[in-house]
Amino acid sequence: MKALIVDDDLVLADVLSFTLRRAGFQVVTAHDGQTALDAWRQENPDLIILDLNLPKLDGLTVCQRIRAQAQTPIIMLTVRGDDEDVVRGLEIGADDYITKPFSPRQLVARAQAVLRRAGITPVPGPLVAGDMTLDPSRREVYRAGQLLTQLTPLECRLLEVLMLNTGHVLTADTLINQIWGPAGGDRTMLKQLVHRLRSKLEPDPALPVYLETVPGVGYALVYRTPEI
Amino acid sequence: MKALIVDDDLVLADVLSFTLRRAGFQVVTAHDGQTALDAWRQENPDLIILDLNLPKLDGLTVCQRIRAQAQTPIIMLTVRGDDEDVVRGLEIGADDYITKPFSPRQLVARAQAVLRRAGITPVPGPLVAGDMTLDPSRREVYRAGQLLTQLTPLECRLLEVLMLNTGHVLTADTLINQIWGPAGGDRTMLKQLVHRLRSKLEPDPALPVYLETVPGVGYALVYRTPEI
DNA sequence: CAAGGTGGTGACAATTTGGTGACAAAATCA
DNA sequence: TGATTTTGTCACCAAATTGTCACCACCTTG
Repeated sequence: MKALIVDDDLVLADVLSFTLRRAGFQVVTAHDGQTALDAWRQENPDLIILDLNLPKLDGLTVCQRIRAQAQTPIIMLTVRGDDEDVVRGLEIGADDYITKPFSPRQLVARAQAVLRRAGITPVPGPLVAGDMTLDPSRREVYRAGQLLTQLTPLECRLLEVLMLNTGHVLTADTLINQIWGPAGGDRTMLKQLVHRLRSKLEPDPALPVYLETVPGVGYALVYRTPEI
Repeated sequence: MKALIVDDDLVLADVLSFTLRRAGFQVVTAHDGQTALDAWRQENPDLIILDLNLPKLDGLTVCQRIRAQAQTPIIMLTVRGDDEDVVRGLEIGADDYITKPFSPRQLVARAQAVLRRAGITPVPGPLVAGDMTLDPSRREVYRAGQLLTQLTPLECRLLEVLMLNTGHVLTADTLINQIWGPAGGDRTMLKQLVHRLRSKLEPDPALPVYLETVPGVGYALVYRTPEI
């Protein structure tokens, strides 16, 4: 994930850079509007942090030029009382703004929110459904905090889709599509996959408690939340 | 697609509700944190619009409790200057936030974006006719909120068609076409299907109350208002 | 009245569906 | 490469679903 930081205040730019780097970003900096545009073209960042108050080329102009070419998410940095510019910036197409001073945490959180909004997903975190947790990156299932099993890639994919739709019935076709894509996959394969997943998840695979069959329709992950 | 709106401002909640309904959502509302959690558990919504400023139980706490159990997408509603809370919300796992005031269009756009990103698959909503409810995704019929029976695929199809035309008589040919398609299906099969559906729906199948026969024409679902 | 049509009912057969185990093909890994 | 894991395919069983038929009651009509 690459971020472009544009700020003429060298110290602030450094602080921002440090913050984002620590949050796992790759960082490029520019200190005026013209350089910013060049850097943007050259580096094609996933995110731009843009101070509005810039030499050479005004921040709003930079924003506008970029928007004319791409949807790269832009977060504006403003000072208090800049309301006028903020509104114009948002109209031009900036995604969000932060008013100085702000905490590093805030910058990171906003950056991630904006990225998510733009559909640029960083990492899929663990999924939770009732007492079950799935860590898709490790393909591990936990129940009551204890590691239950390891899943194969396909099993993981199936459970992922089901967990994202906990309590909803997904038709066989939907599942097949989500797992194998529009081209491949048939009922038999799904049947087998469900069978295999059940044998790993269910205490008694003959009497499924988690992965419910809805005859004639498909499957659902049973929706069941313990009282809090 | 079901949305849960949590806001203590009754007027705003109403506006939001209207907006989302118009966008095709089914809407449930709650006005404080505790009720919100109860509603969430009961309704299993696909999306939550959560005002951070709530009585009884703080919005951030609600967000956190939900995240401990599921990843139901959450959009926070905040006021300008709430930056600190927004950041904490995003860190806790909220999916997005909107700063008041905002346009209805914006809310809908964000809601849809969040749903898309969350990988939520749309399911057909329930059909209602009088005191009867059909959940096509589960092929279940409810009367007075109670589960009445499970239907087979064809039975469900028939009831679906009838419910979409509650109170209107559908000719045998129309029904056959809607259920089996232009190719297959004859009177005898329809006769049987009606028989089977009645045996599941009617308190006394010999004296049909819901699924009425119109001799020489076809069948109709009579509109029955729930007992009050 | 008898004949023919219509709709309801029960029984039964044919088909489909979902679960299961075994095994081969393919992918992955050392 | 060979070993191991993962995935796809097949055959079988039990249960559920659906199609077919025969029969009955009722109504209309000639």
